[in-house]
Amino acid sequence: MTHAPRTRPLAFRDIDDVARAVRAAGGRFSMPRRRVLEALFAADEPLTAEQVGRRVSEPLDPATVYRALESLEQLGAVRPVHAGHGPGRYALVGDGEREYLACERCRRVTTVAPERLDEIRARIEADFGYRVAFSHFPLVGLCADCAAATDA
Amino acid sequence: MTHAPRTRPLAFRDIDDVARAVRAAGGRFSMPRRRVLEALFAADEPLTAEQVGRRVSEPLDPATVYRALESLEQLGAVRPVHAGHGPGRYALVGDGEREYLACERCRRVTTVAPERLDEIRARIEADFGYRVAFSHFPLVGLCADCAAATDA
DNA sequence: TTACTTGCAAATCTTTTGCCGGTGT
DNA sequence: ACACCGGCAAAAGATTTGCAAGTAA
Repeated sequence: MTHAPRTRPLAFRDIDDVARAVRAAGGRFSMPRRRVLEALFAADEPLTAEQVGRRVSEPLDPATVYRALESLEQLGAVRPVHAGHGPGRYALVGDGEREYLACERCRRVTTVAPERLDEIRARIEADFGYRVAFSHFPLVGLCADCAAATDA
Repeated sequence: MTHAPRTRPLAFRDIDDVARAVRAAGGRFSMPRRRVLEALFAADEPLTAEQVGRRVSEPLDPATVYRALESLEQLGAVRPVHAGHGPGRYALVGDGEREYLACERCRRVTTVAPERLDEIRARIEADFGYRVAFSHFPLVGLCADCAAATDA
């Protein structure tokens, strides 16, 4: 079982780049959607709907944020990043410099470059035939400190 | 960074077995907690708080279920199983520590024995110091078939 | 034009909290 | 006895929905 070249979603260069993609996918590029995407572009971490709502230039109704995020996900511009407890989080597709290791005890999240997980991904693909996308779910466990505390 | 021997929680034989563990951990073994544990014992899948509440013999207030689950988690008898969207789910510790590989395209889920992921876990701990519990989250990606279809 | 979107309000679902009386150890 | 726990009620938090008006394509 070889490991085929992984397809990592390509990153969007800028808002207009996303706009093109959204329209190409048959979606509309409205002002609220633009603002949501701007907030995600500016963020250095996945945002909750509530955070998006607070970061946009002009205020948006929560329902609008939720619907925009869902549509943009359907259109391939945004992806959910599940982080265990708490509200759902979203990030731009291809904003792939980031994969996450989350500690379920202290809640700290470590961000790592995707390449650092390539070997592990290759290993899983070799063993199980699965091509895992760690960017959709974090790897959840105990960080070194909490693991040590547990052992003690 | 060495990887310490992993402690996998042992499965509980029966309710009294859990009762012992809970008391040993300094917790109290009340009737509501017993009922919650009975529901989890009887279930063949992780349950939401709401499901627990509907399955217990005598009705329990939702707040009680939530508090019981949280305490029991703290006491090491119960563990959260995150499945993406939807309400949180819980399972007995050691109850079929199944681990999952989920395909996001065809939705098939492959269940694997925890040992089959031990090497990968060790690798992650060596690289990042994280002790990952795959049983809390599935590994999400593309199964072999869907990956092949994508490559084509 | 026409179907898809938004904003608003209200509903729903999930989980948490305050308080006080009850209970396990 | 005493600290912890359960039930009730209410609140908080997160997300969804109905509907009429607005707008991108």
